[in-house]
Amino acid sequence: MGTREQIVAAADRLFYEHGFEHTSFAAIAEAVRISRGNFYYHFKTKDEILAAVIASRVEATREMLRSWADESGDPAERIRLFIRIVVTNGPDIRAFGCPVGTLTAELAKLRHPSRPEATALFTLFRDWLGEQFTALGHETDADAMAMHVLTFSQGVATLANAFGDEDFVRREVDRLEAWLATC
Amino acid sequence: MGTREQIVAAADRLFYEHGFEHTSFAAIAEAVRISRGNFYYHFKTKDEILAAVIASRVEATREMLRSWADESGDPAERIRLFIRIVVTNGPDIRAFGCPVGTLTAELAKLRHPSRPEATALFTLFRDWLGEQFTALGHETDADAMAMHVLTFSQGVATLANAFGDEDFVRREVDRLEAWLATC
DNA sequence: TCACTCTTAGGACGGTCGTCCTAAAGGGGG
DNA sequence: CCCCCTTTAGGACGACCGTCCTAAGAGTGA
Repeated sequence: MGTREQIVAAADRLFYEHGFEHTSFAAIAEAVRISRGNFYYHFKTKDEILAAVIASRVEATREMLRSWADESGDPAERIRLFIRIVVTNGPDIRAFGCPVGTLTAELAKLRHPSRPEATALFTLFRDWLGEQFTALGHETDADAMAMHVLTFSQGVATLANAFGDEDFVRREVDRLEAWLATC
Repeated sequence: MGTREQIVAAADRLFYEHGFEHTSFAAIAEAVRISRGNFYYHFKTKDEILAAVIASRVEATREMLRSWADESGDPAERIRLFIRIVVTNGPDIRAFGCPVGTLTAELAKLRHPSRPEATALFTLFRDWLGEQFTALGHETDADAMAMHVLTFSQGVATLANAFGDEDFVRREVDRLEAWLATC
């Protein structure tokens, strides 16, 4: 893996664990074990590396959604795969929240120019979920149902992070899967 | 209003709008129109003022919950008052998210010592909602239902902040009120 | 071997941060 | 009127931030 990719990977993780603003150039450089000068060779500004991190997350998300589509032909099962992320990534979510939700919230408060790109990560999930609901025959309110599932995942992530309660996550997942079954 | 109270009020608002870390001593002092030296007379450290802001929010929340209890004797109607905060405070929530959710998320990433106190704000709502569900006759799963309502509000706040969509909020509120009616 | 480009290292810069100090202004009681 | 305690102002401090510069090392093709 090239230096640039290592920087993006380290920044991605540090932005997630400590937040964008709280993560310094020095911290990223130290994580990759390169000098700040070398860092500057690859990225001129902090905003530049944020843009690279977001682009990397977009690509990773696209890849994940594609793999879910491969994993199952049943749209309801695909939606369930999304619903269960909060269980699959339980430890990270309890420790740091949802990577998408916390980043968009932070960038909103910073009035950061890259905010729309971060929000686009939400749109990726929103559109994909909408497609699955459409495939289930809910053409007219597919988007509303997609947003409902997103609402669930963001609420669960925020409270799982606040309370660190694994059982709560399990209960809410069961509840939403029951709701999905009635659709 | 004394200087100290003005400082807490200004810091409260700035922490909400720009985040705790992004808000500097200088910014708060400027908002209150006092010198940084005067600021230091009232609060020695940034953590001290954060503690004061959280304490102030706890008191304000207690007062709000008390006023809701006065406003209606019906537990279901009281819960509805909570559910509708996302509408009542719509503009602020779309611009800055939920004050409790975004603060706890930020303090978690900063590993800040005051994190438990911020989480206690959630507990305030959680316990109050639990009491209302208990009064409705759901003793055994009152807490789970309270957490479900909190999940809703956090999810709605996060996505309202991301997409700025007022209609989405309305739809989710209607959905949860319908759920509440079936309880 | 030599020249050239890509990559790396390490320090300098101006600015802002949280913190702290000192001195003066304000204001009520003797 | 003067003393004393509270409150205010304003600047100094060391540390760290993002940014930028310069020079040396690494690798490649002629």
